[in-house]
Amino acid sequence: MSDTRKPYPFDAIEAKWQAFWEANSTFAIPNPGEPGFNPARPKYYVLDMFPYPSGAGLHVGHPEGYTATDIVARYKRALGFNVLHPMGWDAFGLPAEQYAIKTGQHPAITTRENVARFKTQLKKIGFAYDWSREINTTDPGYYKWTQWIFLQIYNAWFDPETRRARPIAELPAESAASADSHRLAYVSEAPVNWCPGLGTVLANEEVIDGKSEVGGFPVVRRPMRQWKLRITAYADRLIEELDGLDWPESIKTLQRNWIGRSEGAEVAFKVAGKEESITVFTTRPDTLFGVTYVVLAPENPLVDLLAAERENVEAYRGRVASKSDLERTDLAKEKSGVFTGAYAVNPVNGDRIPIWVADYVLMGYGAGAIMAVPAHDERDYEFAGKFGLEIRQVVRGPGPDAAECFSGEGVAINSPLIDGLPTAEAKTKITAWLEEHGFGKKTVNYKLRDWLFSRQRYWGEPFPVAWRGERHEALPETELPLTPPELEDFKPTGSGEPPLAKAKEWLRYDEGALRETNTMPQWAGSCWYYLRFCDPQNAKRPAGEEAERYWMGAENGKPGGVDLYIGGTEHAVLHLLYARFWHKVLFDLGHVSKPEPFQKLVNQGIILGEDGQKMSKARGNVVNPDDVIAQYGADSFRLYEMFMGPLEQMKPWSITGVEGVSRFLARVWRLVMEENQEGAWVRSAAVSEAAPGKALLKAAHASIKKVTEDIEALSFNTAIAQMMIFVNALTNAPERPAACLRILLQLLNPFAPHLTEELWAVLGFEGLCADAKWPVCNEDYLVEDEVELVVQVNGKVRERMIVKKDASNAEVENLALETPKVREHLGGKTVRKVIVVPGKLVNIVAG
RNA sequence: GCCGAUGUGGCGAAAUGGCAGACGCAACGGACUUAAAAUCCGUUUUCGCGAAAGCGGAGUGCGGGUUCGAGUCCCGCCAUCGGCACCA
Repeated sequence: MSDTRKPYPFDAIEAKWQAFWEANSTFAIPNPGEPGFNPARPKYYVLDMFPYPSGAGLHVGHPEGYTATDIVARYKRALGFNVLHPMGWDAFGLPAEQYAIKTGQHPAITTRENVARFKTQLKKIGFAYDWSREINTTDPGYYKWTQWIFLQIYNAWFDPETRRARPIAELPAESAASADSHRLAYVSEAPVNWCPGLGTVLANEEVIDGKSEVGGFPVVRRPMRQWKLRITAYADRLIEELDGLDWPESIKTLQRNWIGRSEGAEVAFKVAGKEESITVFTTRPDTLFGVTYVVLAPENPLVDLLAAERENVEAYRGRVASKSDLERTDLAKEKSGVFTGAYAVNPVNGDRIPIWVADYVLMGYGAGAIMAVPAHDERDYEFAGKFGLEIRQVVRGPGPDAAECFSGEGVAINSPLIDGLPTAEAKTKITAWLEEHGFGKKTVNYKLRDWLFSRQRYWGEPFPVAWRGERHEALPETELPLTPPELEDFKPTGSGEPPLAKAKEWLRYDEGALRETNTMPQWAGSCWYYLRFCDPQNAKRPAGEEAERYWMGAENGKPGGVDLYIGGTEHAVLHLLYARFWHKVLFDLGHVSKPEPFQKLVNQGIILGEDGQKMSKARGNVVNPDDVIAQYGADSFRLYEMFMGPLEQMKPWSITGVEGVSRFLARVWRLVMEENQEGAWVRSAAVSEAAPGKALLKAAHASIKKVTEDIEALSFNTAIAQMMIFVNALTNAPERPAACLRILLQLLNPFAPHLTEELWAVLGFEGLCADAKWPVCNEDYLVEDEVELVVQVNGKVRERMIVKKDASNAEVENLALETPKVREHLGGKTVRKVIVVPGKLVNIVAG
């Protein structure tokens, strides 16, 4: 193909227009107050999840979402919106650092090279980004504000009364002494996910099946002193405020499940013969009369205080501790545990029940202890079966005679205080009883944990914090950005001490204080980048107030600011939850104007290889956008990515599909151009200035209608199909009215911007095609005087007939009954009913 | 195990409860050409009858239901993919 003549000169055209857009800053958009800003226009903020500029370069998955947003951006622009459509780089992160360790090259250098490569690749696809707003999370001018936001979080506490973050200075006097334990950023010494392979700790979210998400190295639990962010304080708001967002329901569900809110009660079980009592969390306080034992998590400190069978218990704890997380989940099928020798007293009936230790109870959830009700909980049932513990039924299910273990809702039995009550009422009543007698209270628990925010890495934002002995203090804002030290050796130390500790000079803050040596996780930079795009050069704030209010504003009281956000499902919980959390803190503190960052979210589907498998180097089925563009051009590439199928669906790549859309674009080209004697492309003689005929006008306006509706619905594949129909109609027409070609070029422009801009110029239309006002459908051209109706007999199509558009139902019915086919099929049957759907069909029911 | 998504020709797919398969790919046939490529035109869900125009039947993962009418709505299954997974 490379040697043969190209079906149209896309290489020359594409380079030409890309250079033009760059030279003229065609897609730059000024901020409110800046020259050229038009306040009369509404705003539209359309955003891609910005990429991590990896060494592998762009793959065909990236441009799928990017093309979708680009089409919307260009379309909204043509409709007269001020469109914010930026791009940047999420450039801190592990791969650059791993690569640096391997090659000895500084991550800043590889990052710069990778960014340059990505940018070149993106520019070759012809995206209408405002490149003057480009940002990079590793740029000190950027991470200065990442650090600044951290300080806002550090200097805030969560007021449970108002459910809002407030400045730490407003902490009530009685709490002021323990201010550090109220901050939204705090230090905790707790078991964390330590990954020796990566030499860093990881967030729960970054650990998959006991292995690191990046690299797949084993992860072990180990206590370390770490920074955490109090995201759990926002758990309820993070759930509730999902309601106002235009997100896929499945993503909302994912987030709700991740937060895992569950209502229940805390119940105190006194330890027999001791002062201590064991607090458990249960969602089924109505089953309290069925409790036959209590279980503590192996890590629960109470175990030390009450274990009578010390030897057995210690041996068991040792076995559990030596298991990695992976083993502990793997071996989950078989329950294990040991009796402590101690007994607890059931507050509702005074029964003495044994206290066990078992690793099916997790220290990190609830109180690290449970009340076991084997008759009504699968796990307790299994455990009781294995160790011969008592099983006592206290709920009768709705069915006939329930199995031995029934965990559903029913009616309380064998429970003096609540006998005969349905589960919901039984819960309420027993909880009230517990509160009254001081044995417990209503509580809410969450699966969500506070966000482990520190990493033992070099290539991340340093914390703007210093340690004066055991006390941490925030650096003053004037010292931001705090840049990392230049290091020759950024390898992990292996001990868990961060690489920054090797920079002895940098480390020393002043005579009495050392700098924090941890760095922030990669999520930090992406938690607020959408704000920076609003005002990327601002030196005084993350984003200027006016710019933030304008771009992040929303109509009709909607909560979110970005009007359309497109990216992959892999960020369904992590990035999207973290960003929402930061945004809410900033909102509470008055730094942003809306409570949610992203009003509408859409996930693009994964593109599979030609073989229907996931693309991977190992399978050798990776498609490189550069190759496709070199062979077919950027317009074909863009168009194919959108023509493959619905945006949100997973779909396989097909090179013959690219050829198909490429042929379509060449047909568009030849509508306007033809080859002369010398083989040069010149304007076609078939292009006419005459008024278009009825059929073409109809095709044109039907296309305006369909393409407009489809872009609004992000249904790009069907929009393209409609344009193909339009082009087929023009191809078959004896002459091609310029008025119709003009409409075609405008509709196609967001999809294939280079080709359409070139043909626009050839046809001599004013200005840029991209600047032309989006066409409006005139419905008058769509109406026909006559319509074809389908005539069915008993639901089967038997005849078609042409009737006047405004024929009455009665007329249509009579006409249908008289057609020969219908008579034939009716035979001697009686017509029982006739349904007429105007303009569509007639169904005659006979029998 | 739980939650969610998907299932339509040889393939990617399309169808406010109203003609299933638009549009594209592939395949086949034709035109143009010395020839090929490119381009243009046509056929293409499937089965039966027919030389043909045509006529008739079946058909949207499987089984039921609602409806004049179901790919679409309801109930019950199956398969594939994604997420969570001892969360008390």
